[in-house]
Amino acid sequence: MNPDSPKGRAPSIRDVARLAEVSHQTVSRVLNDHPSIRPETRDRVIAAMETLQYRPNRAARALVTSRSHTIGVLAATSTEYGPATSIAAIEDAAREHGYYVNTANIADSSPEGIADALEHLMLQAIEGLVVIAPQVRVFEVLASSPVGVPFVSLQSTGRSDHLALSVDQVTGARRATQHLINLGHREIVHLAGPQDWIEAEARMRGFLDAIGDAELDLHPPILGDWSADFGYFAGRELLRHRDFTAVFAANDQMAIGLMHAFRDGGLDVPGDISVVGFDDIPVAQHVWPPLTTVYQDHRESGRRAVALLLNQLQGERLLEVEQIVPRLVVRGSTAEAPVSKPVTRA
Amino acid sequence: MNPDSPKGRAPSIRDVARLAEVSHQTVSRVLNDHPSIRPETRDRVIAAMETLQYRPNRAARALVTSRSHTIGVLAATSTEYGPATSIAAIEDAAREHGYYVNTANIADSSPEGIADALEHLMLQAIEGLVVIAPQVRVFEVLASSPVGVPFVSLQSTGRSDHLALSVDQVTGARRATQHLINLGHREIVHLAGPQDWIEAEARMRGFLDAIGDAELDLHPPILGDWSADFGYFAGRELLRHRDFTAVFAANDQMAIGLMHAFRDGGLDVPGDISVVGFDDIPVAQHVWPPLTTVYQDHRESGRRAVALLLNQLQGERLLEVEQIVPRLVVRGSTAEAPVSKPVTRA
DNA sequence: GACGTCGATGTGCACGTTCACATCGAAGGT
DNA sequence: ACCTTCGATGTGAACGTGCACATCGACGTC
Repeated sequence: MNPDSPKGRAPSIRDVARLAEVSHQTVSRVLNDHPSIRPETRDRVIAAMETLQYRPNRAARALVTSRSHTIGVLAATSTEYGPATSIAAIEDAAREHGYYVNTANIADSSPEGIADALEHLMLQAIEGLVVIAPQVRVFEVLASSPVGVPFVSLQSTGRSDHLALSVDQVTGARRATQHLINLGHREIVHLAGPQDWIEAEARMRGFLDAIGDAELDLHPPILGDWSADFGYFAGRELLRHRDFTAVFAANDQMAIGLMHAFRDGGLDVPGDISVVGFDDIPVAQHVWPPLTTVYQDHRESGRRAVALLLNQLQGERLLEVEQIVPRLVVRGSTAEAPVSKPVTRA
Repeated sequence: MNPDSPKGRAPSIRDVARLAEVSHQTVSRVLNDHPSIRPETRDRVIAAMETLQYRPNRAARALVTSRSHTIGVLAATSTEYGPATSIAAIEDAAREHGYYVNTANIADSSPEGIADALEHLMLQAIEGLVVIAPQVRVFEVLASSPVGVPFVSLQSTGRSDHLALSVDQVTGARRATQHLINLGHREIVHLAGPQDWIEAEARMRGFLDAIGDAELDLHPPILGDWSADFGYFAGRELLRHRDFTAVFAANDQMAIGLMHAFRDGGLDVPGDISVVGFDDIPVAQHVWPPLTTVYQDHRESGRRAVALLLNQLQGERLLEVEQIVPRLVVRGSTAEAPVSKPVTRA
């Protein structure tokens, strides 16, 4: 084959050096953009690299620098629109900065499942971690067996042992609820996410705040699992005693399931019941009725998470300042409360 | 700190060896499950590894074996339900087999964008590649600069230079179209995916086959971009001359957009127009009307892709035999063709 | 009882890169 | 003219692991 690469092996830095008639160290310097290299020498080395089709060996580099240039992503429900979008954004941003991304999905939400996923990432020698499915349990595991690398969570956890993006979910949820209140609704139910989830908790808090501010009666929230199927199920249950005129669902999927159940029960959305979702998934505006929801920029969150993490890796203790506040998008699934007050429970 | 690890460095195989009073090679053998190790020795080594909290150094291992234990995933639109689900399944399956996954998203579908993503994966020294967004262009790039590793595409491409899963999209699409024909529809439009996509092409072929078999007039297919927004746009365009009674959309998102447009245009689905989608995304059964579609198991596809790839990596030239045939799921968006024949075009 | 076989373990080197240090000539200050 | 500084490059070692080969004792065979 190629006479320059003696064996069947891929060309190394030394092969390049031989061809360019320099030392292997000079080649290394060219690779790492060392300042004191004569342009002429650099050109010669680069030419040699090209004729040999040289590719740096990442493993060798990682071995000696003990830096893997890899960041880990710990995800749950990576299939849903929000997380999937953030993950894609994280990968793009990481690649742009010369980093690699390794994703581990949490199989079940048991501590073992979380630990397994984490272990997988640690074996990969990640330099930093993005937690994209922030469940309280994940942070418990993280606290009990510290990973030894900086990590960022996509949602603020209120803990100070790591960085967190400040997407202000509380305000987003509060605005959604406020919107319903402004339309004259007095009996509002919250279909929340799983209790363990930090996002779910934040959205619930926003809901509770708004209800409290308006001094309305509190309906006990329903804890769901983010899925449209659960939304449908919850909707059917809710219909058994119709003591509400509006529902704020913690995500769009559940909201869509809800509307399905209400329709099946012969009710009109928004005529009889108003529904608000959260996330603004792409189909939200195309379902019937078009879903009023809270827009959240998942791509931006992913990008910021990477920026924050890389900053930290470079030693700059940058704390996230600027908050992202999600935006209410009013569509057809909300309307003024019907004049006939619903029968109150008991 | 720990007296066994002389410097601040992580414990190595030699530190373990010293503590267990064996040679470093014996430790290596324990790590690699070598047969001839006395159980007693093995236990001693394992104990030493635990007290030292030893983690094998992946970079060193990769360097010496020149195997990265990493497979690459080349994806486009990784945000959509189908690809996202497959990617998650691929990661899970790979992890189960002790492999790592590195995903690169194709930024734009230009040859450079594809080459960039590929380059990123090659730098990572992947051992195999799963192409999850099979566009013709991707295979052209792959052919023009061969990657040197085996690769699997999630959809059959009809080319023989690599492995492909045989999800029989053609049959799936044919069944969807047949379903419309059986309901008495004679004027059926196909809202296809982007021309470049292999899946889109397969689904279109299935559609054309069914139309041909039934000897119906062919409406020129519309080429979309998979998005619900495009579906809506296409729907509005289609309404300008209502010369059809049914539409088969190449995915659910576009189908949902279509239904939105038809509703806006004052038409009833399925009373006036029937709509069929493809994929069976989770919200498909919850939109109004519940969407008739073709179910496809994206998780299974992902799993199989990994199995196929790993088989190949282990030298077994296994060809995919068993075909997965997607299943038609009939719901509320399709009904018998209205009796009044639509006005035919010119 | 000498010899081959095999199980269990040890020794040294190689993988491709970067780091610390060395070298050497030219430029610049006195 | 001498010493210092600095730019440009080279030399050797180290990173942590696996492989090829060596060693050594036990066992079975003729």
